[in-house]
Amino acid sequence: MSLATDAADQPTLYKRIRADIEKRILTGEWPPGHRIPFEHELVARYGCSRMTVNKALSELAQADLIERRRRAGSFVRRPQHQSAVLKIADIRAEIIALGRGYGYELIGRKLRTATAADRDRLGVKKAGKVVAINCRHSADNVPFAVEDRLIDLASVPDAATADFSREPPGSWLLHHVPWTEAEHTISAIVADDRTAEALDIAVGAPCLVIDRYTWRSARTITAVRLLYPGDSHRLVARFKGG
Amino acid sequence: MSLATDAADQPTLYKRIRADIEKRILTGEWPPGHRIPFEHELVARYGCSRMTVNKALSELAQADLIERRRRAGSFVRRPQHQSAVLKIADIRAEIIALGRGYGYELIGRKLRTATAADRDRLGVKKAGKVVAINCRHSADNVPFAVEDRLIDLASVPDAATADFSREPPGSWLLHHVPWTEAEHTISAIVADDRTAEALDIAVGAPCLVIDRYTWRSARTITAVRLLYPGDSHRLVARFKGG
DNA sequence: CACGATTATATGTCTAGACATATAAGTCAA
DNA sequence: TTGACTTATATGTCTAGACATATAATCGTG
Repeated sequence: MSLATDAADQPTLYKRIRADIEKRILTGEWPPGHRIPFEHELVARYGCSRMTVNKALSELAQADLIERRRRAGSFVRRPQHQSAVLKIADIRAEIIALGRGYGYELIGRKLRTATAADRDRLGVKKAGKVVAINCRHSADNVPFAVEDRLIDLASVPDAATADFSREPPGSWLLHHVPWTEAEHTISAIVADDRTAEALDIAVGAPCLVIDRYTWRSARTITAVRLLYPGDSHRLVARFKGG
Repeated sequence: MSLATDAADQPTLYKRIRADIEKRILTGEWPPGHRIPFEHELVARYGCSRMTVNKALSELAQADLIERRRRAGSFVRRPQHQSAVLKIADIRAEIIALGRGYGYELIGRKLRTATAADRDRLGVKKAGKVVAINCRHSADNVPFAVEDRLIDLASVPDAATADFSREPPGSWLLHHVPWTEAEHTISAIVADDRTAEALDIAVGAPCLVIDRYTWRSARTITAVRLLYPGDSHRLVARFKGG
């Protein structure tokens, strides 16, 4: 749940303190950079112990709404990063979560020494082995997305022998490479012949493109390009915040 | 900053406890649904007071890594929502953050009683007044996005008199309507004549579309459609997580 | 004035208790 | 078997302290 809650249903004091402060921040009454009252002032105002206001302030700090500086005080932070934050774990899971029938089809799989293009795409310098995978996901037997993936075997040696004819590589990786960072780039293209055929759409039809580059502690893991039919599939995102 | 930190630089005990648990979750040693040790067990294991382990567990709960249930215990949560989470605050701020010169141009503004199409788009039933705004954002004098927005005056009466010839409506709203929820839908289209001209691209060129629907406590505020040139602009998103 | 040492102070962490409260699990009766 | 009642228990919140620690501000000195 979000931090955004009505003050009415706050039985506990620290939540009320947190909500009070949050409200002032979010209405702009306390703009970014504003110093919020010291703990001892809040203790006096609310008539509680310091641990109680500390808990409220700590949560606001964890939520990045305020910044706490020793000896200086607590300050309202600038509104969250303007840029986009996107999370997409796994297409199979996404389709299943939509309540639709998941279908998967491996189109091609190649194990090769990384070409210059591969190295560039993965952002690695040394020449090593990679697996290139091409596959298609469908929902209720309608093409949902085509996937073009490169896995760096130096980071994920098991991928050389994994059976991607049954399990999609995204799901496989999710279970074999636990904690990763990723960068997504979303763009739009028009379908060329090959894409049009794979997605069963017309040549020149719009496609949504997601390029995802994944790594773990500075080690490249995989680069993947997903193509979705642009006029049918939709990436829905919901969030709370200013 | 993320919760993911090395155990080495943890001088404090609660952070070490939090990191220990987090590690087991993220490596899959404790899979989703697994019950993590009770507070009193952790108290015994780490030889500290309950408040210390409680702080560690509370932060993990706030970060949505675990779920805490009274009487039952604390459980590893399923990996975050499969679907997408996207945050885009404000195009002006986005362009400025990119270090590029921001340009804004109001193309059209109309105040009217909501048509059936308007009501449908805003998701309201009662007929009321709305403001329809059409404008263009540019970066370094190159078209960056065109915006087509509808504001519900029942929720934001001030929007009727706001001067959108200087300030983009997104920025204006951000400062006048503080705490909102939003839903984004990303898709792709090909440019029609009007869009092509506005974005200075060819007819039939791909466009990235972001439809955002914003509300606050069940009240509709605004619905906006943003069109970006699909092959030039890119929505970059970075995140941490499985 | 510039720079290093000192001090004051706000936050950071922690304790050893307390009582509240939701709820899983067990008990018992219909 | 099922439903209602009771109980045990893990978490939720809170207190009134304590000492640690980073650092803004002050003070002194060259």
